[in-house]
Amino acid sequence: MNVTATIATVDALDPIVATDHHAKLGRKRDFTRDPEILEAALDVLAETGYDGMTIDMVAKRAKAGKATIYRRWPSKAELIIDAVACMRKNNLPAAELPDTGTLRGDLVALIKPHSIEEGDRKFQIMAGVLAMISQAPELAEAANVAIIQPRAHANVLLMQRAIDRGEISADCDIQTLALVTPAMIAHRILILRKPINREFLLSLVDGVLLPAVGLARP
Amino acid sequence: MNVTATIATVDALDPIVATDHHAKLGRKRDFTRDPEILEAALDVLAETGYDGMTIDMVAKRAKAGKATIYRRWPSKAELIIDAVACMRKNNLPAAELPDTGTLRGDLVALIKPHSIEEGDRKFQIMAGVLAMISQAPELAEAANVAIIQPRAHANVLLMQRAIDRGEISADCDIQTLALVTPAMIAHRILILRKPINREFLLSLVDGVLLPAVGLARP
DNA sequence: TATATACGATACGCTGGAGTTCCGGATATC
DNA sequence: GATATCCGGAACTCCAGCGTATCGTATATA
Repeated sequence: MNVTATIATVDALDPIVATDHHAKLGRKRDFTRDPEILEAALDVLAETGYDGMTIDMVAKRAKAGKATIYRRWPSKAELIIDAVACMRKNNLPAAELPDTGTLRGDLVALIKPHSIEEGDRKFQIMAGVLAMISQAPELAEAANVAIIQPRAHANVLLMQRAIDRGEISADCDIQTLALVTPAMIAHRILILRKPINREFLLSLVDGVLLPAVGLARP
Repeated sequence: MNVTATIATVDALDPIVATDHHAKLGRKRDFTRDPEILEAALDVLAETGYDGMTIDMVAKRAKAGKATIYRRWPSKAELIIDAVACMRKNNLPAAELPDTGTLRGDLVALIKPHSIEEGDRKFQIMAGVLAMISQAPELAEAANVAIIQPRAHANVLLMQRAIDRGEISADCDIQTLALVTPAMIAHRILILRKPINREFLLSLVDGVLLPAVGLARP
């Protein structure tokens, strides 16, 4: 493993991530390569896991030289931390949530083929990241913010709207309930190694979430 | 990583785990060392994760020589697979479940300080194991059987009893609900990196499980 | 066209850990 | 007590992968 370098805080990585840590920067610099390299790193991470992943794989996938990568990130560990931290920027704005008029309609509307396979890749990345979380705890925070939080937050918003319109009781524990879906998905992918499909997600909605808020159970 | 050796199936490891794979076994052999080595392997795995774990650490912890370990297991990977597969034998018999007369009483009775810290170690082991799951899928099965299944099975039994005595409806999705607790615990330990405490487990019982089966929510 | 810089590609040194081998000592059988 | 075998300990080999250094090339400035 070897995580010796000082690791920047997650928030500090926000605006522009890769900075030439070798300091004496010349004049020009191809900033368009950064996202491509980070995306390649996430691909390799999702496919092979952290310890199976090598910098050469990332370089080859990004059609970049290994030196180019090390010119921007001081170590393999920081490259991955950066890559995970940057994922959250690709999340769709929370304003564009479905609004069907019923909680069940909203929750089911979240189940789209696109979001299923996208979510699958995200949790594969999560699996790769878990290996080094014990040595870089802030990576857990980054992964949580990038992968779990968006889903949980969407659930909170949908349930809060259901409360506001009087569809469900106001004393539901929506903070805990919002985590059920991500946690069950993570468990199914990481441990059970079963794929996520529409049937599974529907069983969560109709077998857990809706009953728990007092809907669809007489 | 390097998982090249052929990996035995989980079930084949059941009765006596470590067999001298170097075949030509002499006459005597200290079989009492096997469990100690496996236990040491689990300890190191829980503390440092898979890639941080070295065979020397395991040998030192078990006060054994590295050669002794390699005399019994052909590789680091198989040692870990064996160690995880053997965990399930330490599970208490399912017959000794609490029986308080109510579902809530039974579920709360499962929350004991002992089972909390024991569970904590188990999920730390799970975290260490996740790193190599992608390369040894049967390890996922072993970990699932040893760590998740016992908890899920206990929940199924308690809920089935509640159905039988007419406390809750028979059309509850108890198979899915039984997985909520282990999944949420795994998520909290592996990703959130927060400790498990009584308050958290109570919020699962009172905020998710009981409402979902139609109890304690008017 | 001349200069400067970053790029991709490649070769290299170095390190840590897997797995092997060897040895002295302990233990049990006869 | 002699023999045989396993044990703990340690030194050893081997290799994959990190990180560095070098080189030819592409591109942009002047």
